[in-house]
Amino acid sequence: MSANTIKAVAISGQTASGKSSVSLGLCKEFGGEIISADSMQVYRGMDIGTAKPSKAEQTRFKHHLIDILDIDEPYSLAVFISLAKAALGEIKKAGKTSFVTGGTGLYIERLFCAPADLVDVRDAEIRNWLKNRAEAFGNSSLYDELKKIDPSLAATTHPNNIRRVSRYLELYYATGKTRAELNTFSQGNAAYSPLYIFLYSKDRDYIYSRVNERVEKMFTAGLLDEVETLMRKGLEETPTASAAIGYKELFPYFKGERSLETAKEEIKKSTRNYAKRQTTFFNRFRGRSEVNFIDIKDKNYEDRVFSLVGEYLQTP
RNA sequence: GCCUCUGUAGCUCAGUCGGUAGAGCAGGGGACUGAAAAUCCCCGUGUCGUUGGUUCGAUUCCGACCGGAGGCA
Repeated sequence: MSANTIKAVAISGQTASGKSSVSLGLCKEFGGEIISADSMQVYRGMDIGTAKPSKAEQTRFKHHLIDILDIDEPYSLAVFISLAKAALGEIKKAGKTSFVTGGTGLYIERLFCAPADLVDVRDAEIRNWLKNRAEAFGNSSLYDELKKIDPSLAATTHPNNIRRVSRYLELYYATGKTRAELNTFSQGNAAYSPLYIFLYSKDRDYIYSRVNERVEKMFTAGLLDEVETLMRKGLEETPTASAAIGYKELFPYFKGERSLETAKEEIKKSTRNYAKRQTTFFNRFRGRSEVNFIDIKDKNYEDRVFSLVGEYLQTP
């Protein structure tokens, strides 16, 4: 760790594990700002369903990467990384600590080992062309193509995972390079020395009941109005925002194809499934010394987080 | 009261022309280095409502009974 290394604390974990409130507490205690690592809180107007921090909370501590896009704009890992890095630099300049908070595991994982020159590659036309071809000739036609272009990438990608296969082809046709040639991610990045905190619970029932409760609260807080308003603005047709849990399940309801009760259950279900996927994803971090898994059912787990962060920030 | 339909995995349902059964969803596990709140992969024994009968053998055929839905009165 050199002297000009940037310290940052990443707070992630299962959905509804209390990441936000812990981060707020850390900001207060250690003088920090929050960088949101969340693929949906970036959108203006998507407040209740994304469990966005309140306006008051956002005023108390500066939040970066929240409310920065309109729903029709795309968002992606590459965009997140470039914006988050800028924020990291700013916060350091202000003499404060960055708390990178959010449930989007990929963003958290990649942020601190991404190359400086990562550019957002996306081409709607190529994407569409690939989509039509997959529909006309089947998944395997695209997969066979990937095998020719980048055999080793194809070997680690399932043929049915058409989303990935076509994304890799999109990268290739848009830039003329394979992902391996574009990819300069490294295992670490000398510019950063992050501390990771993952909030979770071994007790699946416990986290599921927290999820269910939170969804109920969202409805009480006016989720229906929020979604209806956004649907009028074309939410359903948006490239990224339309995939948000808590919103997409309500589309059929507003079109009269599903009862409210069913749609609500769908939201709970999607959120539970999401929490499960997050758990699996974060497990890959186990064993790394800079990574701490904190079970939120443990007594005084918050104290544990605070002392971990305190020690980390004191170490030169 | 009579008639018809129905009772199969936690849920919704297939199916067995009689040889003890299978999908979707849920649930569990996993992958994921460029769309990730996305996408994908793997995992299915359950008194086939109960009880008699026919049969070498019944969840499957027949009867009765008990649930559920509808129709006729």
